[in-house]
Amino acid sequence: MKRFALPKSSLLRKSGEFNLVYRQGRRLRGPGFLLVCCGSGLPGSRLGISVPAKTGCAVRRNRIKRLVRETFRLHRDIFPSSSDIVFAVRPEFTLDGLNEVRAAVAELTGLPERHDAAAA
RNA sequence: UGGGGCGGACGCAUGAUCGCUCCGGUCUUUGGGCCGGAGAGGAAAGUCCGAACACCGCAGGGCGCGGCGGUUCCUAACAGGAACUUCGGGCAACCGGAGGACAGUGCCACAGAAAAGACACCGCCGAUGGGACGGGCGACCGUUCACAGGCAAGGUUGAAAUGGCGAGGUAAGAGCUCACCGCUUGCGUGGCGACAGGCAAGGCAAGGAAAACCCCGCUGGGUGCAAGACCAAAUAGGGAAACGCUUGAGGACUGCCCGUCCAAGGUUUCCGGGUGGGUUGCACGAGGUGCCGGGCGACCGGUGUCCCAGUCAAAUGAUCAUGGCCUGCAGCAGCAUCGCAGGAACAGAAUUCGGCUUACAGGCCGCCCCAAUUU
RNA sequence: CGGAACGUAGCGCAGCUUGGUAGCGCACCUGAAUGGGGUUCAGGGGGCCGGAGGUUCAAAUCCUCUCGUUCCGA
Repeated sequence: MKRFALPKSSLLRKSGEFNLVYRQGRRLRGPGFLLVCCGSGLPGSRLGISVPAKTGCAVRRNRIKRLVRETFRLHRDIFPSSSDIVFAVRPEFTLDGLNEVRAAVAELTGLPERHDAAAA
């Protein structure tokens, strides 16, 4: 298994899975976004991204989703382990660039970054 | 050289590392691994038109409603495109508009006399008839009044006032007459046609608006891939088909009518419905492109060649380096090089095509027009 | 993805059908009344009708494009 792979099995894809996390998860409020986490019992964490249409046009929404997904792929350790996580973007989301998103998530979860991950 | 018009193509490149989706091959402990290949646009957008395709008890007739509107052609079709006609704008290249207002109904506020088969407020005249005064024996003549009457030249309003301009004519005037222009009608010529220009006659009839209703011509059944088809799981609350015996309320086809059909109860037969999944529809097509031929052109025909995203909380990305582009600073008399900092548009496939419209940093190419300069 | 509706004063709405003066309520300002405030009475200000273009003598109204908001559909 490659270290930074992100297959579709690591993403939340069904409406029911999203609703489960929203109902049972713990909410963390960040700058312009909301992190909802819920223990899943599975070995790896899974990520779901929610971007409302009010955020902007399709290009901007796709840009945000790719940014968040890339952060999750490269810095899995700053997210809670063995959990289903929903990254809910709010319309006032202003972060741009990989480093800004990583720093905001790390501050929110309080988990330390691994050196080899950051070096990659 | 400067300014402008029309059209076309592009819209970061290369490399490395880490990732995502699909296809092919191969290995496999059936989890997946490895190798190779492919992976957003000119607008993918807005959803404004037109179609394909699918279903709707298979959509028939009449009325209504909607869309389009110079002509001819292209096209599967179109509100699209091409060529041409005509009117308007521009010195020009070029750009923009387009059926009918003597079929009918209604509208044209305010102002103005009058706003649509004209009218007469100010005004002009008062020839003819009439009144008054004067002259004359008289027939009658002169002056005056503005009563009857004649007129619409000039003025005033307005976005718009019922042919224009000039001359003749008259009491004053008037297409009343004449020339030119406009208009109408007729004839024949050229053109497939819109229409063009020619001749003759009439003698002035006619305002705007149809993106008001409307008339004429052409055209449109409805709903849309969340259309629709299939599969497995799970469950009994219902559903479907046939018969056409009874009823004729209600509903569907189209908004209404006709017409057709469904329908409720009954009998018989069959198995589905909600919710959430999977497969399919779904990517070879009115397809792209090279060459040849036809056509002024849009486009068409022949032939060779290519296969070119296929997702579903929705893939096509991230980081770094190098190079090119643009902007600013420093530097310089100025340019180039070099240095530092920053920037790189509009925008993301969602059933698929043909158009239209809108957004767009930056530069590139071709043709044409105007002005200046040089020869 | 498909289908609808609405943008008018600070706020909530008329006016659009059939084109010529933009109006109503609350709010705001001034004055009267009160010792003061509220209520009440009288008067007043505030709009380029979401934006651009077109038709027309004239557009909030008719036509086209565009921006924004809201609703419905498995």
